[in-house]
Amino acid sequence: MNLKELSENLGLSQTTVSRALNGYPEVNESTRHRVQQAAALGNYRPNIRAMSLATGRSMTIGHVIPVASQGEVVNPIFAEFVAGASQTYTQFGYELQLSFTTTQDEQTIYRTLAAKRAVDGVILHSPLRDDPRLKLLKEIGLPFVVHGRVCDTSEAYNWIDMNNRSAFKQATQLLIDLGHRNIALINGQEQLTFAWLRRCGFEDALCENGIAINPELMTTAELTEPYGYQTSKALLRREDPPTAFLVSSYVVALGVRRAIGQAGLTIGKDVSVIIHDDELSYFDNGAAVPQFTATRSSVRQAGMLAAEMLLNQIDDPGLFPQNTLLESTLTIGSSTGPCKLM
Amino acid sequence: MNLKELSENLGLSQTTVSRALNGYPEVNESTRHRVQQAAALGNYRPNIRAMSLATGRSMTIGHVIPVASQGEVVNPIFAEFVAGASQTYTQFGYELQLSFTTTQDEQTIYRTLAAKRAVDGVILHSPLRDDPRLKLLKEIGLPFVVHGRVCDTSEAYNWIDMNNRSAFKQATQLLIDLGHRNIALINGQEQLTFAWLRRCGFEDALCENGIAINPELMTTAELTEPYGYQTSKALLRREDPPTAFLVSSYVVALGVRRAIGQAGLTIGKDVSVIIHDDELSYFDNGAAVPQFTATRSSVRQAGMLAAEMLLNQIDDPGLFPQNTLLESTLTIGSSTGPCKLM
DNA sequence: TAGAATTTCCGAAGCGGTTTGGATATCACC
DNA sequence: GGTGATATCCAAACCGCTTCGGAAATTCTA
Repeated sequence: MNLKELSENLGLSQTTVSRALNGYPEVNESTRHRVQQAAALGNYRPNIRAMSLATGRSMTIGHVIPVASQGEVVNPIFAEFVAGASQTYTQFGYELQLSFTTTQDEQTIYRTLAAKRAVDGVILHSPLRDDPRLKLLKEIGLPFVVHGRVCDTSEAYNWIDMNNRSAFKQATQLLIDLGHRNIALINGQEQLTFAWLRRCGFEDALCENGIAINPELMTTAELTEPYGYQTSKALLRREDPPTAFLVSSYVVALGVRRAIGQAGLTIGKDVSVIIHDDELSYFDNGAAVPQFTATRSSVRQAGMLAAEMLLNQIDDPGLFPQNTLLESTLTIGSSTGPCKLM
Repeated sequence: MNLKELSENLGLSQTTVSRALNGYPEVNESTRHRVQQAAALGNYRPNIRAMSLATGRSMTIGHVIPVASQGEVVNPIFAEFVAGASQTYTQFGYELQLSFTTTQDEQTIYRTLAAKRAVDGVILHSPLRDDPRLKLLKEIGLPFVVHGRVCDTSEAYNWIDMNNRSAFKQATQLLIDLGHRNIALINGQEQLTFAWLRRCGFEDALCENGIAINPELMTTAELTEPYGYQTSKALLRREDPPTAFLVSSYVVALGVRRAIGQAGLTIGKDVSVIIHDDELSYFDNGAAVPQFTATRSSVRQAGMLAAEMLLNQIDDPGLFPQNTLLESTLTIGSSTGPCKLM
């Protein structure tokens, strides 16, 4: 059932039917009603390709997920973020197009997306401290919102981010207050802004408390369970092992927990652990007493807000770039306690 | 840069330029070359909306991810499956459209997708034992491939699945061979086919070995960490606690491991655990000696194969429905050992 | 070398919507 | 009853591409 058939059935012109369905005023209310009924009856939906060709808007948003190489780790927070964004899109009649790309293809994929008019805007994931995509997207004039931030730029752009720096500073301060001095930071890859800012927050707290920064207690890698396991296992074998771990994600912390258990130590008593919790739905750290003390921030909500921001920008291209900085909450769980060495 | 401009620049008709770029034979090789050069220079990409309007094919595949309700658990295997499928799509010039939907909306979302010509086909996720979507999709004539299977039907349809039944039978048999008799099954929701088949396999092995089926040792729920924790904690408090756990996913097993640790028991010695491992990239159970003994099957690869199957079906609608049954491999890790009670 | 066959290109008609610029009918008002 | 305003509808152009049905130019055949 297309517009032509529908209008012929009704004995009306395509113009009138289109206008009736799209809520234009220049159509009699009774005919509008008649049209709506017929459309519902015939299960008529405008062909979205034809519609977007005519209007020039594709009504879809692109999410480009970077992977180091094909077959590489897919960051679990993407799914959650995308689920949040999708909620907003459906609410406003937008579709979500997903593509995975290796970092070397990224230059072309955005150009292609723009040139073939596939999307009205994109969400930028996993920004680097000095991310070339920023300039690229500005150049090709495709609206975008960054999930996270880029450090080395003075230009204005849309972003939404969690306050990684203050979150990790706060978490570190808690550990220091508990008497810990030998604190390990199990971080993500520090060319990624979020990991870099977390490290800054970590060092901020150490400095303010006059504690020397020990690079040997700071590690960076992709956020996997085995990474957490191996790295904390190695750290616990040191002659002066850390008494506390600050861990960048729940998944990594699972590895840390495994290593601590295997070393015959108890979390929250012998060793303290604080994690950052993105509130992934299948992990739920939020029992009455959470297993992990954590800085928490819902990545799903970030997805919703990022999507809203992008749709606003698309509706009003003259809008000055917007920023949102989400504060995390520090919730005390059973994985932290006073330092035993004190 | 659109086709009209490009053809005017070249002094050729739109027809010829289009044909040159799309590899049609009725164009001189030298002009084809000239056209290709100009297209590359001007970064010309055909407007995908116009193209699909003209050809009638949208060149995009829909993935509809069911969630119990908005804000509910997003199954982590979706991301991995979709990453695999995406690889195939990009290879063949297709795009991937993602939508999340609550189960009550599903009837309408597929109809809408078909009516508005948004996608050329869909992948069906998380099939139920008696899934109404099967009939619906056949009725509206949208090509589809099921990731998993539907039980209660005699109709032919495209599916790709892991052999859940034999995997869990094999795993159970291993536990029985190790002397275990009190085996718990920590399963997914059994209206989902995969969970149902796993239970069947579990019971198959018990029956063949003359072991009574004890419903109190079988649990079903959404596959989250807290579920694994709470349910295994409760089971371990029984007067005759299970000596082995068969667990439906890595994430759930993490909860089981936590409960076992808290009970002062050691995995692989006091209690055995076998999991099903979907080979999610960020969990990597595949060290020299894996932490968990596991039935393994790459869900990413399943995604790639499902996508191929669907594209074949779209290219040749007369094709008889195809099926692929992937066998899992049982790899021994350090989480299993002989039953202590023997 | 005429006529047929083959190359190589083009004009124009879709694809299914939206939207511009009227046309007609209805109504109010003097 | 004539005039202007308003309500309601329509024909046709357009979005950017593909593709059908020739037409012109070239090469091949007898």
